[in-house]
Amino acid sequence: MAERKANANSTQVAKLAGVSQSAVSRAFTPGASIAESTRRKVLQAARKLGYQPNAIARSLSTKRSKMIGIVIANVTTNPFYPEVLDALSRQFQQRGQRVMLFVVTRDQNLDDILPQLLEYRVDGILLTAATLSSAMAHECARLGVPVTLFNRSVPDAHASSFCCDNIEGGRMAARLFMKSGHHQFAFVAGSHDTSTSLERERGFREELNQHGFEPFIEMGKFSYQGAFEAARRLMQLPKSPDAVFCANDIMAIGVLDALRYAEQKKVPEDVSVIGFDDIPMASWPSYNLTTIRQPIERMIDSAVNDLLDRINQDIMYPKQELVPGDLVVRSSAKLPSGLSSGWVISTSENRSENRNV
Amino acid sequence: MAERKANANSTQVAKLAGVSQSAVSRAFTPGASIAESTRRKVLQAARKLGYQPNAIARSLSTKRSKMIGIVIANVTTNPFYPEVLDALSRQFQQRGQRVMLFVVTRDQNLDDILPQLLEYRVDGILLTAATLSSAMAHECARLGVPVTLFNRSVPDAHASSFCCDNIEGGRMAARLFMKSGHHQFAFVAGSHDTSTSLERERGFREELNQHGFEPFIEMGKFSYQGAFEAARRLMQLPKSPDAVFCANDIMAIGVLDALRYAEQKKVPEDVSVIGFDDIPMASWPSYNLTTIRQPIERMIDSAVNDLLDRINQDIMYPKQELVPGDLVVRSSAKLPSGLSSGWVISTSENRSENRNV
DNA sequence: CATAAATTTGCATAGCTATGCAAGCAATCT
DNA sequence: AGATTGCTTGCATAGCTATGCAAATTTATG
Repeated sequence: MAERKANANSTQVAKLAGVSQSAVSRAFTPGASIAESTRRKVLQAARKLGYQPNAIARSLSTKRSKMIGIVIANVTTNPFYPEVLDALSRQFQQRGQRVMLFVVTRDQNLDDILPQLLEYRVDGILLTAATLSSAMAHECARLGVPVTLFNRSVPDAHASSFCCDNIEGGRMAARLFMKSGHHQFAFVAGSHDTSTSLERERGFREELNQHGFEPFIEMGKFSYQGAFEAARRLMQLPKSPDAVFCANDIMAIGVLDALRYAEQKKVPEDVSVIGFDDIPMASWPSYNLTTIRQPIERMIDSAVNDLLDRINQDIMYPKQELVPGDLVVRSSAKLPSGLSSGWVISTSENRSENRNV
Repeated sequence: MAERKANANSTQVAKLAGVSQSAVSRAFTPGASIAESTRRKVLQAARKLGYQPNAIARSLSTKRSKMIGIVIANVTTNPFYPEVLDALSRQFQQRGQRVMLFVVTRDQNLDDILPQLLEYRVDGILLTAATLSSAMAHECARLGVPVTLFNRSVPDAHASSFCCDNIEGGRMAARLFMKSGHHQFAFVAGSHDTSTSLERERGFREELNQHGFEPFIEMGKFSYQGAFEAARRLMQLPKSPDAVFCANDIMAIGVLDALRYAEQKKVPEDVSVIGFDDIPMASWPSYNLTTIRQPIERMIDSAVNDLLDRINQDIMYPKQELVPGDLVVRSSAKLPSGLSSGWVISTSENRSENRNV
């Protein structure tokens, strides 16, 4: 094994190429003022020495690290988040930013890890499935580091946030259930302190209330297992529900499995189930889950754009954006007459289309 | 919104605390030579100014970035990898390393992104579900940046690698099938150029061959959908298999669903299925997948230890480690007499135990 | 108390790149 | 030719922390 050999630096390259160190720097800076002929000389010398610009030194000098801090949770319990991480990371990558990643657990205090991001002078911070203390939001604002929340809504206005319209999503689920003649409703919640779960519940409940219904609520802990058990409890009720809306898909799938394998119920004949997210599993033949799709690509585009814009504009107010979700009609919920499986009902542009889902 | 305010630096803190800049540096360096009284003065001044050491400058000075580059693929298609990423990131975090993440696609050329990691002078590189060109391995070796592969075996010896014993895993599956009286075997492969799939196939096939059997092979493309279709093709065969081993769990689940929902087969009465990995879904009540468990925590411990050791030792030969997997017996495969569901059969320490799986 | 030993402190510099500025140069125009 | 303009280039320095070394201070020892 070759012993550690110090990396070449720009001065050594400069010497070999017979130019100044500045020239080397410029040769590697797109758009810098340098003659094509010198650039070639430099690149050739660089290749000979195996030189690669030192991004650490560059960051120190430019005061831009070209790194985005991403904080993410639930990456093993909800397939939605690997999707998000994949898309985010790809987007940032493509736009010339590196990603510094922190995977946190539910109980972990974000206030301990944000300082680590700030130490590394990340250009911006993107939080998903995690929320921010107001003290830390102020700290970031003070340092001019923009923060964007993804899939969490935020009380104060120090950070941008990009969310699906959870309330309207809950309403859509309620409307579909009611149109197809259900009478006993239930909501399987994720947790009591997460905006996604609370808002979806609120929309669902409000729409039902307007028609004189009140849903049962059970806690599914945002997990397959938790929802599985919640479904069993629901089925013990004297008037057990025939329509169950779940705060996300992974719980809807837990509910489906419980209904089929532990409760001998037919879906959707005996019970209808609707989820939220539209994760890949939702379209698996064994689930065919009717769900509210979060337009993940569009949401991520917006979030990434916002963050990068705020990084470059130096000053720009944070933005709160609510992206409408689409009702994806598959076969885990009974259909009202006139609707068939395979439809995507989009509130946003007010059109329906029969896509292959 | 407060306008961007330059961060305080150690010199400003020093001035306020009435000490030298060195003292400030030492106050933030564990184990440095500094009197407790001065440290307190410094910390107090630092707090007043909102000072936080600049990790970028520190990296430049110490030539250690305290960052590990992680490259990962398949994060959305195989739940195994979010598990891996979660565990890796948690481990590094806990041991004081930050993670710079790159999510790559199957077709993406790793040689384009490794230079980005090297630019940032990461202390080490961990690749999972991705492999390394020999040129790049040399480049990393030349620069003294240790590389560890996770779940990929490697031809040349410039990088460490940590893998489950795929060949023995394949053999275990074959033995279980044969013991419980199956006669027609099939293997659902992941891809033709991935060591995991090839080795699992090889072990499976070799063990069968020793007893005069030869498996059918179908391609499942490492995805649920691909395996779903592969299962349908298998069932078209004149002598359709009664025992299907899949290169990973997500494909085994695709096969299960195809058998149940598209082919009206009973599992395990008509067909037995074994997977590989033991992802969380494998223990869901609707699958109850018999599978070869990769001892993910232990493998990751080893990989992380190896990488950090090589970072600190300055010189140390890369290591190739093969970790034995455990056969987790659930109910997707017929049981030989004397074995009941819920057993974990471990080749490693040669014992079996009835854990709750 | 004097001396040796140990601890603490500050100085000066290394680590590497980017960039404002002034000087050098070539090309263009009158 | 002389003047004007626009490119290129190198110089010098900023950006921030860590650390070897020598000096200064404190503590321990006889």
